[in-house]
Amino acid sequence: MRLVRRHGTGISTAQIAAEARCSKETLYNWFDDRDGIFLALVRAQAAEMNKALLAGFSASEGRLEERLRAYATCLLDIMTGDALIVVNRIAMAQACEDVSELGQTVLGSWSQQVEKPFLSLFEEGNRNGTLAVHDSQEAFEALLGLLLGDRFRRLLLGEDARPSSESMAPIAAKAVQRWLILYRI
Amino acid sequence: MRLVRRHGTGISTAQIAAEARCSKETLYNWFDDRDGIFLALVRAQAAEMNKALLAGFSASEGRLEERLRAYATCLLDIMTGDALIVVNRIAMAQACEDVSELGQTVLGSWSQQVEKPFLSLFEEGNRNGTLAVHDSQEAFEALLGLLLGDRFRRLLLGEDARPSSESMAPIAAKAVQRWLILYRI
DNA sequence: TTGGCAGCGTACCCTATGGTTCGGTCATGC
DNA sequence: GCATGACCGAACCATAGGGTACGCTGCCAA
Repeated sequence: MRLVRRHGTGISTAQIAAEARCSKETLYNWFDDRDGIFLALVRAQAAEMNKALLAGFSASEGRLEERLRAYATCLLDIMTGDALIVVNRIAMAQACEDVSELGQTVLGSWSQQVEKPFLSLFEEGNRNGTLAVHDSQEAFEALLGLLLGDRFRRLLLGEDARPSSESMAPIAAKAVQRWLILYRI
Repeated sequence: MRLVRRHGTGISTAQIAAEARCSKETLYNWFDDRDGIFLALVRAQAAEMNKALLAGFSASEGRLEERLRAYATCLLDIMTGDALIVVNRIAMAQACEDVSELGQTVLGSWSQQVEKPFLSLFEEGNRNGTLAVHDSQEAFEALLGLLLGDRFRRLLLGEDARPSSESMAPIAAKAVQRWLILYRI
């Protein structure tokens, strides 16, 4: 990940081995081939993300609005983190009509790990009578849009658009506040 | 562009020459080197986008809300079009800490061509007294977020998430309607 | 008619790189 | 003490692919 962040997606196996301070042979012993390295990278990032999300989601207590804010802060942190950016760059570089192995993996782990918790939270709000979410997929996209805007694209293109750690929570709070204008009963 | 769309960003110059039905030598005569081809691609797409935006923006008349809808539809069309996706994939693939030539170009043409018209439209609304936009950059991001949500990322990853041409206008209208809830006086 | 020029097709050069092999070293466990 | 196995460094192989050279064709203008 460090290498891709620094030198783009075109790094060689020799570079990877040097950075990992192991021999090329060991590298090929651990992973089947070059693509296997990237696949493992994607999977590792997905696992890492899962851990961070679970931590963020289970820690949050209190009113629904409070929890939404906590979730959103956590989401913003992950979405603007180096690891996710790098993994997405790799998957996008090889995405095309023919193959989309990595793209599928990234999309899958995303909807499984990120979308689902939000959808169930919306359900809860609907039952409580605090939210009026008819299409939860659409509501999730709206929240994501308000939270990130154009930032993810800019980060992918190499602009340093990551908010400082202090400004994460306020940004998320603002997004949630706006989202609630649209979806609160 | 066709090639990148079909086979990803790793295509060879020989493939490009074959697809363009010219010889490799002619290709190198037209462009300095491989990177020059991609740079030209990015520039050509920027010019194309400019044309489409000018057409969409100058054609729209009527009330501010009407014009916002027209702009947003045009923007949605461009953002989900093959050309923009491909160009962004190329730029993202080579984006890193060291070099970001293409990324800079893409970001620059974007803010120049897309953001500016919107910002001036917001200004107009402020003067009219119909809008209350304090931070126009932020307002633009909100509109973009409501319009696209997660769709751009999914398209980049290879999912076929482009709305049908009939559904463009309704989607844009809905986004604008929501945006106006947040920014109308 | 002829000279120039743009482009074509093909062959070619050469470096970078994915992937393998091999001799040697070190730690572990019997 | 010794077999095992993971790993290292370095050399090696094969191929792909960026970039170039060359000879030929067809077009156009003088």
